Amino acid sequence: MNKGFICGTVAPILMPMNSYSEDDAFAAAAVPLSQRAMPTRPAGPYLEGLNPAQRAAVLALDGPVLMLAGAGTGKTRALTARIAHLLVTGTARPQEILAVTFTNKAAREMKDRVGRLMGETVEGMPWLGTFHSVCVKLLRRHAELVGLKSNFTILDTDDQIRLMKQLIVADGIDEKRWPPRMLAGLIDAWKNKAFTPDKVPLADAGAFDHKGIDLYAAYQRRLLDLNACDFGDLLLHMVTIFQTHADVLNQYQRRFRYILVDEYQDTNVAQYLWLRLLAAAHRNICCVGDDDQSIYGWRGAEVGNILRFEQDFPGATVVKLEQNYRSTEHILAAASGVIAANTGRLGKTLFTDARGGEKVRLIGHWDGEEEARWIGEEIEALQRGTRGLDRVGLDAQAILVRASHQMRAFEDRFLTIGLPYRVIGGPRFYERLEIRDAMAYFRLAVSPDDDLAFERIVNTPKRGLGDKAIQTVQKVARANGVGLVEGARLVVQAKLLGGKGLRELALLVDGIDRWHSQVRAEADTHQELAEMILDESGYTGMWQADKTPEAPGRLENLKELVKALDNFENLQGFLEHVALIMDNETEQEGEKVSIMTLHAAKGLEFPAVFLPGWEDGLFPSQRSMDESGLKGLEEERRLAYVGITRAEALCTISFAANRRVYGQWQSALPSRFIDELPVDHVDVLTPPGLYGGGYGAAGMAATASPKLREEAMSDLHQKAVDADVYNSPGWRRLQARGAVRGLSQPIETRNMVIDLDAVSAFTTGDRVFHQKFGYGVIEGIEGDKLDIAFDKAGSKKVVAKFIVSADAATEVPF
DNA sequence: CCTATTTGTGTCAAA
DNA sequence: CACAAATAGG
Repeated sequence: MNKGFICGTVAPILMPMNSYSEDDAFAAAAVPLSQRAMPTRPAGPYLEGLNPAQRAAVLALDGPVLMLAGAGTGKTRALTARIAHLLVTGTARPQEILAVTFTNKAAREMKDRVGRLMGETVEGMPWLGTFHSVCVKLLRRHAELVGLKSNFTILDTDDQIRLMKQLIVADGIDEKRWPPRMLAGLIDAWKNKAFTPDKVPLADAGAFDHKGIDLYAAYQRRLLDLNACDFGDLLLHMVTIFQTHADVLNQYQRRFRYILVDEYQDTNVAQYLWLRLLAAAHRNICCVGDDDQSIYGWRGAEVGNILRFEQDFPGATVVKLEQNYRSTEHILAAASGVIAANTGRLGKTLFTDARGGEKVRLIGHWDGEEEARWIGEEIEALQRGTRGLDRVGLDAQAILVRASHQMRAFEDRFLTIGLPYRVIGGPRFYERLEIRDAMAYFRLAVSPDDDLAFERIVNTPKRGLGDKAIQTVQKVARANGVGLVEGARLVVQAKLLGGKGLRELALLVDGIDRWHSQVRAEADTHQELAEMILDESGYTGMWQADKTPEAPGRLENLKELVKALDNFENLQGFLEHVALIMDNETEQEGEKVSIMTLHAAKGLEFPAVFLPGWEDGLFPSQRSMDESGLKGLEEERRLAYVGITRAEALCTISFAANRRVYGQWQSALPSRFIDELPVDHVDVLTPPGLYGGGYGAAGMAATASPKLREEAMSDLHQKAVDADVYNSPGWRRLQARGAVRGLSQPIETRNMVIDLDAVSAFTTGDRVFHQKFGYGVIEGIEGDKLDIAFDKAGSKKVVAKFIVSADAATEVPF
């Protein structure tokens, strides 16, 4: 265990930020470099095994450095070695290094790896963290400079939208024409560009009939009233402070003598300005990134930042890491072939010493369900080692999709065949309904004047307090100039509400008082306190009474939340930092296939990768192209590049001719990116005649009605003719190389593992429960599969081991 | 005035 | 298809 590092021990879900002071170290920060200990130790073991490019990136300590690190080229290794080098040579002390990442995961990994390189002798690095966590820390110290108190709360997207909606309603604006979500998004975009309300350019301000700009100003005023800020503010406030308070800026320019930035291609304008201001004096800034992996344009990232680096920092050292240690030559060639179609690249060519390996496989399917079925079988085959390859475990396999709704087809299929899977990057833990509700209760216990929290839970669980009751409370609160809880207290005293509502409201106010005084008294441990709050408020009871399939999971999450409190000193500490934690939950045990979006996959790697859904309109996404034209298309192409380069040994790309979207069948053409794959590195497995004419052999049986099929087919064919697909290089390639290689063998020939014990527990007519489909009744038994008519999900065949009897399901945790 | 049902609409990626 | 808002019923 590397005790010296703050997050050295593995954090379950939530990790407290270091709260100790590093001010004592502050005086030392001002000592000029020349008076410091110069390199005293020879290069440490951290330099061993680095290739020349990596070594160059590590050794160039002073002045601006741009490390262009292609996928799988040992970027993190070089970055951590650089930190080690700064520390070991005595060039900088831990508290003098500012190292920023985008995700907590990346920050934690860097901390771990620096700790390992350094042995356990170095203190934690207080300024290694995400942009957001570093900014929170800075902003708490200087909050008063932007009109906040240092204990401000951080609103997430949900709070933001709720607040925006209130403002819209208050302004009497038509909610339909300007949905709160849209306006919140607009404000977000402005903040990403570092526009405070007074700095929004005229052209932008014209949007939404000038309502946007007015609402932005009103929104900011309201945030100050609430002593709160949103994610965008964390950075923007710091930029404002640095721009208007030279003394503060100067202080941190001297403190952060060396700056390191991970994933620089993902920075937005605000982050860019923030970094530039901090680096302006000493210019010791090292930015690591890959312009070919810039995939966050839609949330404000500017590829321009990395493309412009040499102009921004004249005389910069540029190091390219191009040797890839991850993938086979075929995979690299396929990725390079695709990305080559982009313009304005800084230009890197990945190479590898590894020779041989499987070509990238390409296969087309009739529809999305067949695609899911095929991939499921393929995963099982790889797991058994029957593909002429070594056995590939489930943990070593991943499915990467463009959009999260594509995941459902795979989940459905895998549940039916009993293939264990995990979804990575689904709704983040803290974004879940039950977690947010619980957090709102905690927020009220800590500070009863948190109006947003009160509004959230006032009628959750149902207390018979509807719109009318809440309006009354709001009116009273506003008239008396107090918060909503105080307003509610006055309403209770004056008996302004009817019987049931009044009783419940009184109970709630009492509860909040009691919890608040207990938080202050610190009589119980905060975990006991948290459990008590959830209990007394009736919140856990609400989910225990709930019979929907999600309820047990939600209770499990609440349990997890209370457990997470363990890592914090008190509730306050917990609340302060939880908003910034975006990592997903604890790793579940057992081998599982991973399913995730391409965005979530960045930075990860798997021996076998499946890339389904390569169809024009889906990938590249139509919306991206409509909104951002060529720029959008190029970002989609980078996404394709990211996807392919996740694979180490086997990469399988697939597309479906038909897909059900919003309950309607739609047909599509293979993605234009498929045309960009270099022929020599691809094996085409698509059966001939998939398009226009003879139907592909496998998987036809289970598709929709023949009528729909015909319709979809002729439509598809017409579309193909219109688009001149039959003359495109991609199409000819499919035709020419379309020999079936026996991969789609019938399902029946597969040896089935029949778990008779699991089946024998049930008989027809039993009422049962399934984790995803909920409650249902058994209609028939076939081998180890049960025919179940689900209350909500309809009739399905499901493997018996995923079924429990309905009685057993009522045993809820907590 | 609250709650359950129906109707209508949007429709990706995420810290 | 899935969610949120409008509407009818209690």
